[in-house]
Amino acid sequence: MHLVPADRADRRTIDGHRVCDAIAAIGDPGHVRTWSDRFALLADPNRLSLLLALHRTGPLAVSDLAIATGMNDPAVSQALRLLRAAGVVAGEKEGRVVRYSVVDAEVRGLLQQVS
Amino acid sequence: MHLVPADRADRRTIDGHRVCDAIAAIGDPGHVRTWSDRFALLADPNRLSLLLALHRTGPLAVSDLAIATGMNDPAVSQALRLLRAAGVVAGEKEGRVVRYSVVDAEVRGLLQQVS
DNA sequence: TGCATAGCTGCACACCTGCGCAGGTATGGA
DNA sequence: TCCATACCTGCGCAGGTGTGCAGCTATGCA
Repeated sequence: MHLVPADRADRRTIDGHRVCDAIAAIGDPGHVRTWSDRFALLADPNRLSLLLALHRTGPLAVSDLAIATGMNDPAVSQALRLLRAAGVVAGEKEGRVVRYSVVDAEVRGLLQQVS
Repeated sequence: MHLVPADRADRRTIDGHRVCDAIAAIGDPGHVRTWSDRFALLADPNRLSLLLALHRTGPLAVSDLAIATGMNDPAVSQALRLLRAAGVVAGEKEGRVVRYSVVDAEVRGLLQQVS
């Protein structure tokens, strides 16, 4: 199996076959990017706090999230906008109040690992 | 249980008791930071590619990692230095060649979730 | 000894990101 | 109608981050 792209086929390898295994292990670059983007969303302490709160206590309003995390409203709003754009959380409007929840299964799996 | 810190006790809440639940759900800020730092290490496509290659095919040399990922040597070196400083990978020297592996159990758990 | 290779480091640059501030929209009550 | 509340948005700044380049160290072989 020749998995090494042509543009780097001339470079010396230490263990040629393991390079092919590694390329197969990495898989589709788009897939890798999807996951690195997912991890990036959890890589901020404030966002992670928001997600943990939502994941473990269920739907919460923006103001309550602000108080619980110590952030101020716009910061929470902006964080939630990012997470919403990524399809990680979703908000349900109820009068003036919007309650958010975690809706992405993969992210829920990751949050589960945060013991 | 009064978990709301004094400096935000005066702010209006939507669901007072759920705020306390949320604060309990977030837990220790230091712990949250530890995890967000962990996620940050996986939040770069290149680093994630390196970790996936190492996790799924075992110990690999720096040059081979460079070929497999398409990065150039210094970039791989720097990424590995970061991961090494965080205790995520470790290198075993064998002559001129250094083979790296993933040694952090939590990170291995996360990599396992990248299906 | 001389040379090629494997890997590491420092630096400078462009780039991105989180945050606070000020102000805007929409809902509900007086 | 007027106002307070809940949430959202745009902007600008400070700080961090990835990357390429050039050069360094160390190992192994002829």
